[in-house]
Amino acid sequence: MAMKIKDIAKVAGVSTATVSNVINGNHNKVSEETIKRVMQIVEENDYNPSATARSLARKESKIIGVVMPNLAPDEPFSISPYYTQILAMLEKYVRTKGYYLMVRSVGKCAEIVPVFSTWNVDGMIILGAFRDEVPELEDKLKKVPTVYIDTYASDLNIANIGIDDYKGGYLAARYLMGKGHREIAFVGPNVDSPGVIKQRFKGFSDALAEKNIQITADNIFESLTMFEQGVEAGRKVAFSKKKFTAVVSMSDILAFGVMEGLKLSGLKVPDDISVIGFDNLPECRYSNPQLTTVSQNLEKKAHDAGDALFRMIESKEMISVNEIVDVEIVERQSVREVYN
Amino acid sequence: MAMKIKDIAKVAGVSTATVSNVINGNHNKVSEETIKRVMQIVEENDYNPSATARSLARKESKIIGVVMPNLAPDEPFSISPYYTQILAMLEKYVRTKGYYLMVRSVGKCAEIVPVFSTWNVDGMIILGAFRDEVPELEDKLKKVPTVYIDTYASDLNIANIGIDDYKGGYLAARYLMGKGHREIAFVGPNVDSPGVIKQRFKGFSDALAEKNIQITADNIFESLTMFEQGVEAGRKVAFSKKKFTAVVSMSDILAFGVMEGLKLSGLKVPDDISVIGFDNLPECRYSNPQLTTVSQNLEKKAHDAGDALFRMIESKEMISVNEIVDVEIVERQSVREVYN
DNA sequence: ATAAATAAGTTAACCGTTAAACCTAATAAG
DNA sequence: CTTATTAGGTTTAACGGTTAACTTATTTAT
Repeated sequence: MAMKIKDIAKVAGVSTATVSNVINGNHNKVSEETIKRVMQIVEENDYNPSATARSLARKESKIIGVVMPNLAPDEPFSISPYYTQILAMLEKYVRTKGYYLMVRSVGKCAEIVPVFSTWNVDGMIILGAFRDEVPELEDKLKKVPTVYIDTYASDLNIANIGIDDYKGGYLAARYLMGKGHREIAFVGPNVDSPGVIKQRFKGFSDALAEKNIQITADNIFESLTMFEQGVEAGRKVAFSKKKFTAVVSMSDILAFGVMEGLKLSGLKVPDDISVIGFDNLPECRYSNPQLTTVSQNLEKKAHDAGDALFRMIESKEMISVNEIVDVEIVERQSVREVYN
Repeated sequence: MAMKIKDIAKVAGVSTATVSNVINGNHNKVSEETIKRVMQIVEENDYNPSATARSLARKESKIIGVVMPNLAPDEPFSISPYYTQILAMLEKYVRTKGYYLMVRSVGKCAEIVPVFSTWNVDGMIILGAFRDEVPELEDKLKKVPTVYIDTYASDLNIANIGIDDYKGGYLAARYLMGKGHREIAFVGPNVDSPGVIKQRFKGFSDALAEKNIQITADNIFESLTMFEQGVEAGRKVAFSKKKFTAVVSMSDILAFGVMEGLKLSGLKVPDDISVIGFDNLPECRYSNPQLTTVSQNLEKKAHDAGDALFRMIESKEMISVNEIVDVEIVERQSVREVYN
């Protein structure tokens, strides 16, 4: 059985309070002598204070709760690399601060947030929540520093790190038009429900409208954002009545699927049709053709989210930020110029 | 401030013990009447018992600690998709059991294991530990159910879920030889240090030896397992004195890099040179050519690890398993037949 | 020489639950 | 009719720390 603070105190011939003071660095309360002695006993016995007990007494935990969306609840690979990538970066960030990550992926956040609270988490990061669930969440998590990533809710006075989704859609369209494309398909989740996709679509269609290109329902291929669904969407694009010269896809993984679907339908990318993705995952460099995409700068998002969160934790007050990380086109090989 | 058990007890006019009994389902100790009343008050006040206090009292936590190797400590994307993939699957597994995951990636496991212990984790999963660190670990984690994934230590009486690495290397070589290849490069971490790579290399070279093909130092390209290092290795393979017709790579991500490096050196895959990977990540389907690889069946590994872990947790006894998940070649497009 | 301040502790309450031991009235058994 | 048993609780001591308040001996200031 592992040693407890009482045991250390007994061996050292001091009270538990003294031991507590030395291991917590309240060294003004205790003599050099005693510090040395206690420390040595701690080392010798490989004593680690119970994080649970400490957390109970201090009402803090050095743990950060992360809730991730579970994109397709029953699939084995249902968590997008986009989110696992961010998770890895967040883990790195909190690690440098001496914190731990508690992770849960789930359909609805509202169930999990209260559980994190019961663990006295010092902060929470919520990935990809919908705007509409935010009010309920805010109600439940009262007083726990929280930062959202990718929640489109600028009106809500929360701390959110997102991108300029409108600009992302806009840039993609401009880029493609700059390469001479005019018949462009849009592949992604429903463009009407409020959220990031709606914004992106708005930017996309506004850019086209500026050049007098009208978007109709035929241009839109509604699809979830994983590979298989992309394959399906790619096929539909290939066999559509409209002859598209380019497609913009709402995630890179989806774009990989689209490229595969196009290929299976006999079209070569980018020779016959161009594809642009969204996210700029490391995977973009593995694909062939390498995927041209709208970059989200994941690293900056994760880092800024960490910064915002710890600013709140350290200052002990809720701050509301609405940070917009810049987006840009990363040119690779999946888009070619077209001449009319 | 959130309600505590005392508050609920006061409102219900019962003792905290009774409240505790109803929320924990010890219903034989309390009347139907009281159960109803307490439950209602619990609901009305949205009461959630403190996980921290409960954990302290019960000496258990419903949390599973996961330690992941940090492949290249200072790189932003330093955690391989191989591990994040497994992490996502493990999260799913434990979620169905009502457990939470606490995650830490770190260079050396020995520091993190004791910390998990102080959280009263009910179990731990350790990914990719080296055999040599196991004894120290076992010493530190005394009594916490633990399962290792990918630790080659069949002699050590621990619970490990791995694959038949020897067979993996053997199969890769056989497969390539079956396609007519005789000059095969091996790209991966050091083949001498004890561990999975050594085993794979043994299988690889044994298979070749069976056909009287000798492996020399020229065939081996030592490399870490991420993309960038693969690019470098691919270049070296391309410009080596020996003319290789195929390369086996110790991870898929590495193989993507190798393909890129070969391409940058003017070689086409698979026309000029074939490449076979190891892992069978979802990404293999995104690459072009799609990567032929040795499949690890990640899903089964994660699932079996979960099974083993919860078998230990539920039976409250340490069991030692040394499970070998089967490997197989998954044929895609990165290897072609060659005629001598 | 005396009061005030400081150094180096100790004591004990508290953090929020659990669970073993104890209690009491009502029912069942003999 | 007396004794066991049971149903339905309550009391209280853990669980393993932290920390505010208190103590005591020694310096420092006046």
